[in-house]
Amino acid sequence: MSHTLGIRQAQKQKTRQALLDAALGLLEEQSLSSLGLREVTRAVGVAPTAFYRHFRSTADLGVALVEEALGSLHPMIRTTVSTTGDSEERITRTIELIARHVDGYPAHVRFIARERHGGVQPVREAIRDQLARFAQEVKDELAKDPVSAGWSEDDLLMLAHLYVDQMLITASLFLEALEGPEQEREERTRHVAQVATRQMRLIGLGRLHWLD
Amino acid sequence: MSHTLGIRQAQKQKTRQALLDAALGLLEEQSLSSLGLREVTRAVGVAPTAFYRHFRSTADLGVALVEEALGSLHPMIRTTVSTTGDSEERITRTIELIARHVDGYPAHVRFIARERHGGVQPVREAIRDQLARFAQEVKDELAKDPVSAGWSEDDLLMLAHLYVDQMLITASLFLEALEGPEQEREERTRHVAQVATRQMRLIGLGRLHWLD
DNA sequence: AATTACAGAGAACAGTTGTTAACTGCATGG
DNA sequence: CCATGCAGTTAACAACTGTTCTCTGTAATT
Repeated sequence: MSHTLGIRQAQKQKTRQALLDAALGLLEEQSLSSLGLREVTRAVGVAPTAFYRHFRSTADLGVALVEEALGSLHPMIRTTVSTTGDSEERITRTIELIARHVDGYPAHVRFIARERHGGVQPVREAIRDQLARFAQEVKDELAKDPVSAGWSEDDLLMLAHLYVDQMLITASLFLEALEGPEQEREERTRHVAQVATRQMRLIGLGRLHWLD
Repeated sequence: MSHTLGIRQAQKQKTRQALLDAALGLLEEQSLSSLGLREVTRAVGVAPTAFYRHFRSTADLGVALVEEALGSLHPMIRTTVSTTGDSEERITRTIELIARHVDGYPAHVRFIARERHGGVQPVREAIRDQLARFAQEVKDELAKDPVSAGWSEDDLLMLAHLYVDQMLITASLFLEALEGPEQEREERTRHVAQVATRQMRLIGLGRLHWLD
């Protein structure tokens, strides 16, 4: 499947990844629209002009970051929302997955939450497209559930979007809890999980009675 | 109630407002963290140093913008979520109010959506505080509704947050529709309204069956 | 073994930035 | 009416920005 890269290409990808990592780090305290190309290269320890060998601009780098942050998430979503187990079990599993993901990739989560409505159009569009894909996938999983019998395609999609937005909000709240003072962290995390669980439960109830 | 300002104070407030307006305009195409103070003063036609007579920094200006964008919105929220009319009527009224508000103050809405998770901490906090106030107020209105009989305070607040977040997402979607090409605008607006209405309806259904 | 392709370095450019200091003019309060 | 306060100006600063052109070393190709 994968072709072994030459020394040349391998080194190039290494610097490219270093640029992405450095940018992600710098973006913890600012938005993409204020991220300077020199700032990034300085953090990596490479000449400013080297940047152009990998990206046309910081906006271009931002789009690559969207791919890195969301591109590999699709299978995870699919399997999590999948229809095994009862609804309460599915909710617990989903919330836990979100918490774990935020824990593992806080900078990626922050980046997406920040730039979803951020000041750089191409990045906003890239995020919007990925989220729309997520919604589609969630819709497909929902459709398999017997509870969805009799639902129109439109209604399935509107519910899927509700779920996706809810998951993003929850992720952002987990992140805030994570960034706060250490001693409050555990309690705040528990609180976020509890609230999010009940919100999902309420949405699930609405779903059950949709066709009344 | 209001004291007539002297010529001096009046002129000062005028330039201050001009700075806020100019900033809001410039923020349509970038984030606050990349907004330069010189950029703002240049747009107003005033010396860069004049900026310091009104704000300590652009972050400070951002906090003032939060106040301007959300501060005056509380009475509106209260009356809209108030318990007159049946639930379907209330939903229609709310969605229409959001659409009208986005139409009247698109730049404010964009600013809030953008900076809620933006790169400037004090601004994020100011927005978070205002939204928490909104949630409290929505909770108070929900508590008056007979449907809320038997609900715990915590559950009322979690529902209120769900509503507030939903309203913000809807506002942001209306804004996107508004920014798109003129010919698609009407249809996209209608579509956003339709989806948002059904999501609110579904949440309302979940609310009705919460105590089952 | 000779040639090419190309990732990265280096230097220089014109513009921009936030912040400081010392100033000017005028509305205000005594 | 005069002295003070203060919104806004002017000038200058060191530091920073994105982008260009030229160059170098070396991996890859022939």
